[in-house]
Amino acid sequence: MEKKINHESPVPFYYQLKEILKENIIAGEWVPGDKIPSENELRFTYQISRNTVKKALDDMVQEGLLNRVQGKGTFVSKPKLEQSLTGFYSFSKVIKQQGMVPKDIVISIEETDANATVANQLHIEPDEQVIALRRLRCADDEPIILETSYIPKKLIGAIPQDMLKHYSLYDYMEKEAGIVVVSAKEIFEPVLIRDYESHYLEVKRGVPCIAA
Amino acid sequence: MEKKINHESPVPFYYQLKEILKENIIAGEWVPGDKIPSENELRFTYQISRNTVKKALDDMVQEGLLNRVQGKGTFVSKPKLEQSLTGFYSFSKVIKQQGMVPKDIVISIEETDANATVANQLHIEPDEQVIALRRLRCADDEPIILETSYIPKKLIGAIPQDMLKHYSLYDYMEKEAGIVVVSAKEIFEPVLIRDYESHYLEVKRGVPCIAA
DNA sequence: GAGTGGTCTAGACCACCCC
DNA sequence: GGGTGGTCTAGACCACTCC
Repeated sequence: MEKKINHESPVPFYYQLKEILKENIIAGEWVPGDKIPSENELRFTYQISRNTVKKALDDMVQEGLLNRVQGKGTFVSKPKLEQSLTGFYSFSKVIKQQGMVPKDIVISIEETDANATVANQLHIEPDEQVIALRRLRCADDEPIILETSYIPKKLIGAIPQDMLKHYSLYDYMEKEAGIVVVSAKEIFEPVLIRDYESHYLEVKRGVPCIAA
Repeated sequence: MEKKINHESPVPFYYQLKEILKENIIAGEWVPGDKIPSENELRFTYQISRNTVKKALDDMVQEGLLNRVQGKGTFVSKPKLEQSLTGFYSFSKVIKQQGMVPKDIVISIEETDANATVANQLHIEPDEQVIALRRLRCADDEPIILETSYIPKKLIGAIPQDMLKHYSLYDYMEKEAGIVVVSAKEIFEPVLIRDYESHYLEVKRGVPCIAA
């Protein structure tokens, strides 16, 4: 804890604290999973108010560097999974690469008409039949994202009953339907961590789209 | 402003306020570009402290629903550009779709050896030559992301001098080098909005990778 | 019960924008 | 100068975890 907050600098205290904490992580002083000092400790160490400490930590949580558990502490995140979530990806593959166990809870699967947005993404006609697959995707039993996938029905026919058993939608499509996915559009929305009431667990926009 | 904050509810005030504000947006009472009431107005309207109002607004900025300008106010965001940034995309194309003018500032372009991460992403051998193109990408002269692209040198030969003039890297590769990009991996990091010192504008991890 | 993070208050000063 | 958001303080009470 050599570094200090410069109280004369125009740089906000919370920003300086972030830089200090990031250095500790980059330098390897703290490794993923480590508990970092509590808000109170940081408050005394750096002589700033708890709200300012909190602002710094909240920012770093948002950036995926830290995660916090009420009553336990603040911890250095495992190497950014978030980064791999952008771009062309397979959820289950990424989770396995991280050494975790992927698990899906199928919330619903149904045939329906494509709405305008989905049709546009999939380059199909509006009102064309699609299969909507809604899954809560977990890593080590921890919910990560609530995902809705739309697949044009003409590509795979009726709803395959054994699809539910498969972890990887892409693998399934390749092996069972002979479709190789070469391009995918995915839009994410995080699952609410803290759902005060089930009311807030409603399904919102989470629309990964597959164009084969 | 019919709705009120329920001070007896276990749901945090800031969360309730977010729900109220979101309803206003969804209901079309506020459209993109509109200025919403100031923090002070919201404070009086809903009888909560300014910090709590700020927390709600900060959250919504993070979610891409609002944007704030110091000295001016808080505004409803234009329809989410952020969503289009996930997945397979062309920056300049997306910006144009949004009716804005894309502009790139090339910060550096150089030949170098691929490090382990880049080599892995591109499926090439470590130490194979790549071209590293670092660009500050702007929409309507406003910096959006700082991007580093790596292209295997064997794909396009030496550094093309006229590449700098081109807005779209994908277009360039297709027209000039005969390469059609069918898959891309992209990792993003936002540019710091508020760089108190140039020190903080250092290049960090922003590693879009192209595998053709 | 002690320690932790989650929320909240009522003030304060500042930087920025616009008139 | 008045309004806005940006930062900061020094308290407070609560919910959760662990012993």
